[in-house]
Amino acid sequence: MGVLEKGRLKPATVRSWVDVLPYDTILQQDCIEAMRALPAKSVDCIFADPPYNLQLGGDLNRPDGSAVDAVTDEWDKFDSLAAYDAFTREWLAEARRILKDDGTIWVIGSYHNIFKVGSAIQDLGFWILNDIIWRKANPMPNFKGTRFTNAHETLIWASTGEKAKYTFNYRSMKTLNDEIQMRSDWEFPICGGQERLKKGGTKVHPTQKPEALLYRIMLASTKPGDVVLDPFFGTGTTGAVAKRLGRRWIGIERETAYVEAARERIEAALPLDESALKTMQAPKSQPRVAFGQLVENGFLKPGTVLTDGKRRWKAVVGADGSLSCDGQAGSIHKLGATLQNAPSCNGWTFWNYEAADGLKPIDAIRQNYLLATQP
Amino acid sequence: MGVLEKGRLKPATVRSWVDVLPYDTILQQDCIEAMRALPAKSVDCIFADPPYNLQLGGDLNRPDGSAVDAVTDEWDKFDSLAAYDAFTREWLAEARRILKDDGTIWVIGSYHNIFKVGSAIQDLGFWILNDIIWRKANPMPNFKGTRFTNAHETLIWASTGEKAKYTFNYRSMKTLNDEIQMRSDWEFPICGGQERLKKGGTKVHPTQKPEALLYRIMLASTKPGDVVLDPFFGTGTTGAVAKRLGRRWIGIERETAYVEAARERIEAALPLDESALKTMQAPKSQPRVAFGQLVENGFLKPGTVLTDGKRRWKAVVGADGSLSCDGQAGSIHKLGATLQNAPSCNGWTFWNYEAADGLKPIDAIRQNYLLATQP
DNA sequence: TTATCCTGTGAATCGTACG
DNA sequence: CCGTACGATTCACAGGATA
Repeated sequence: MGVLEKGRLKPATVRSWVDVLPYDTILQQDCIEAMRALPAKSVDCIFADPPYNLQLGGDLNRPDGSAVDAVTDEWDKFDSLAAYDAFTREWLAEARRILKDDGTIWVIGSYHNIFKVGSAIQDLGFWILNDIIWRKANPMPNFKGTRFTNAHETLIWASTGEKAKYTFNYRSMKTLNDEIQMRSDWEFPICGGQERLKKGGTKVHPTQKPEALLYRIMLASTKPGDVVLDPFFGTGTTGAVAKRLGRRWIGIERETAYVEAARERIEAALPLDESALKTMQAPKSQPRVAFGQLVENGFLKPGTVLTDGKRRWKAVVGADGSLSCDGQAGSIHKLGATLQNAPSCNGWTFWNYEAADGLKPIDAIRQNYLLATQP
Repeated sequence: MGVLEKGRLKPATVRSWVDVLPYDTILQQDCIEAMRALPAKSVDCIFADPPYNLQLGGDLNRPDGSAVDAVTDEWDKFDSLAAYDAFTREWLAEARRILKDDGTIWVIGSYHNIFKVGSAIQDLGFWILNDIIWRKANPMPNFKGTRFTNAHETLIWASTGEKAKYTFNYRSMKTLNDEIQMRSDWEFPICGGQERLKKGGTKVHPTQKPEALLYRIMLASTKPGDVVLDPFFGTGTTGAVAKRLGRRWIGIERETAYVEAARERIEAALPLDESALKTMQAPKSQPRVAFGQLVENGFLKPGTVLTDGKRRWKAVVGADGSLSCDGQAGSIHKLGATLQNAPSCNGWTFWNYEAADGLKPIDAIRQNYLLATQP
């Protein structure tokens, strides 16, 4: 379906590739095959969410014993790192051929695959414009306490070459960000709630991306009427957002279940009005300062002695921002609660340091830190 | 200076590599040469901030050893990218040789080089544990308005292999972050103010890293006394923080101006005292206490009734430290798992006893036992 | 009706020691 | 090498149930 017929591509009858591209359509085919059938220099933007090649071990259970529903789908399985690398270079080479000279490509990934992707992008002659960090507001925790919480994903944004022109709607981005330049780190919640496509109570796709992410991408790097290609279409977030923003789209997806869900979804999508624009803005995250940050940044030295307002207890600041007192140790809040035998305690106001003019709550130091670091 | 002499490495007189390493010293040499002279499996941690400027002349050689000329045309760009790749793989291979089996490596970079670095790290058999985002609180704006403000840098943290052990001070990180798991995105201000090394009003090093960054890295992934190697030492942030935190360090740096600045700086750094260096210990590093010991030593009487937090089950303590409930019996862990129909269960936190002020987990009794019996 | 509690869940390379 | 036992381990948000 939708594949180009050679006969239609005669230069004499076709004014531009745009006239023969299969717009606003899902090509249910293998990704690379479908891309090979598309003409060179024909799309304005590519957004790609390729398989991440996760290497998961056994089952993972949460501390409460329940099981984690992991990504175990066949499409994420590759024989080796080298096989994944080869696959990556193959589809990226097609992507480069299909992109117009002034087009740009976005690829999203995690540490499992993004370095292979980025390396291939550079080798193929793309020119990286930015790497963008999607900070997840609500990531899955690290249940076993073995690593840092994997709380972000990385996007690479690249043009077709060092000297290539490209679209960047600087003003739109600045407006979207309350008149401050849009930075390379974006915060969005993961896709859930009403937005998450479900069938029979279970998620249709294990890795559905939030529309807010695609919204910002298209608003930043495409113009109305541009053609956006998504070679790993999944449940069609790209198509839904493109329709809402007045862009044209082409999706490539092999799995029937995903294709059907995407069709329904895009059919139901309505062009966006101005009021909805605001809702796509990321919520302003309030600066949260951990006690440990003050220690790390030299606002409070490890070894400093803190005391409560009535000087009943003396505690020593540890290198990791812990407090120790009489053989007990913990965070400023935990230790305060333990010593008072209370269920909870606000360590910021409970603990004090000796200032020139008497005891002062450590919250004063936090305020200093905020003043020094916030613009 | 400081280079190992072969004569000192005789197994008969040297008990371990640790005895012959040039500690707390700067090796003023070429990075790769100096690394080649270091013994295999000899350092606990490597922090590397490699150059990413492709025109650092001497640093960049083609695989055949010839120098790369000035970068002007397309061909040379690919050529220099390949040369950078070769350089990266060369020093990373040495790093892997020098690292102990249970050591880890950190590499920091930007989108210019981090994908090449990460790809090489994976190809060399390292196992990526996390990629970490340093969100700059005060990044340089994009003056021309042509891209997103480049407001972060990326760190890769990797062990020596998929099954390799490694140090991760989970409790310290959680304490440092106000009792919430430390995430993969870290916010720090860029290095400035008093901390920024200057000479005659101008900065000594263009990319001096903030000490807070190294502080968190070492606190997370090393133990006191560990050896931290920095093959691109620059002005010695790694050395200064290592000294403060009671870690040993080795720096490699070729430029005399940097070496001199680093020496002065580290000389002036003050080590933290013993009490402040104590960080939150993982429970698993405490001596193991069997539940039966508490019974044997009278901390808990046989016949005591225990219950889960929601009082769904009541179990009786046996004289042998077993628990019985509804005709089922077993260890505190096994019975908890069986009753909940869960794959596993931590009996210490699952089971509670009636204290004067409500239910308390039996882990509290274990803590009392530890306090009473540990020196 | 509103406030609170309880439960479910998301791209995850998720343990270790001992016999 | 493998099996078994110990026992360590979760954050934010949504949605439904309860008070």
